[in-house]
Amino acid sequence: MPKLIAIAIFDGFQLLDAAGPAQVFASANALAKRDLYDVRILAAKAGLVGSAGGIELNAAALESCPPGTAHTALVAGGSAEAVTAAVRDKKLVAWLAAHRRTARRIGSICSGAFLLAAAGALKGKRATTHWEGAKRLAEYFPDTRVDADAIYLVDGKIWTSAGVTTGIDMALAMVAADHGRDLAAQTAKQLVVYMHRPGHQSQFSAPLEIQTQGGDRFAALAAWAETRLRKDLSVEALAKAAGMSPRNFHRHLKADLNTTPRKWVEDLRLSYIRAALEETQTGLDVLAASAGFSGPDHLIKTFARRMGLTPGSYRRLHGHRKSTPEPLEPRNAAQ
DNA sequence: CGAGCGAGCCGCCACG
DNA sequence: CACGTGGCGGCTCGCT
Repeated sequence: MPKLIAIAIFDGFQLLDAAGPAQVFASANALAKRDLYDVRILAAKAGLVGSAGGIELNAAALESCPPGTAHTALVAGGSAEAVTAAVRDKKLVAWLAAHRRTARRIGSICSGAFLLAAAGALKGKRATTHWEGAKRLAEYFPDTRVDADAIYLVDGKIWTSAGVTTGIDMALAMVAADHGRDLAAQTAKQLVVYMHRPGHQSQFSAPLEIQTQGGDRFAALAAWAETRLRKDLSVEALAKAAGMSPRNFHRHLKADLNTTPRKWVEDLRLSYIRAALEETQTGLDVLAASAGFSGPDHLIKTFARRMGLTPGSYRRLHGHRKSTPEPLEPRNAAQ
């Protein structure tokens, strides 16, 4: 029986607040190969709801998900004006208040915290929100302990997250709580893979199968290359090691793995870096040197170009740090 | 941030 | 003639 995840939106909501967590749960389903979650987008009125960026989502009515049905109820954030308007929406606030009692978890992304507060869910609780609104949240709701530094916070069944992308992190923590860290980690990896894949047409043509299927042919070479990441891995060197001409090496790599020598090596280097960022606290200068980057700046630039975030941010989001006994343990953005 | 430059990429063709 | 291979050269990309 899949857990029902209800995500409430309203006019002018932040698209990624809803789409990010929704994608996390969908990816978890795909990876687990069964329906762990049933994700629904809801609004006061059924139909198209415009986001702050203009893109519309097709929402079902809140009534289609009455109290008692949702395992987890989430509410997105939006611009100050949009949230202010949403706070006045009795139906939405009442829906949140009702689910606060019946759902196993209730949470907000970004400025959605104001809606949870309006529904009385944050009374006496610790909570976080987007840094721009943290001060106001604390003023409007003095009985809420606002922690502006947290990426996301869990207090009992109340989950709050800070910025847009931290909704993803929070959703991953929910997956971890429900189905273990492994699935959450796989899901995170999966999403990062999507993120770092550039917008070329190749991503539409089942690249994953091609990668795994043709992988054997270059697996030995990859293993060899991984032992000498800091050394010369030019096309010429690789071709020589593979016993092919540079031109032909390029051709076969392209045919089998749908990549180019340069990119392939970059992938090897970056996956080493990623693992090191997840597992260790090693400094970037050391990592850069051991993975064949000319220096930390080179590493940072390359990493950011391919992954869409800096090594530091990546470490903060995916690092397995010492004190994470519970997946619910909040992690601080600072430090 | 921008210019200069070298490595990489890949269409094309020649060869076996 | 089909097919795999290797090399040339112009263009692009990303590092410095």
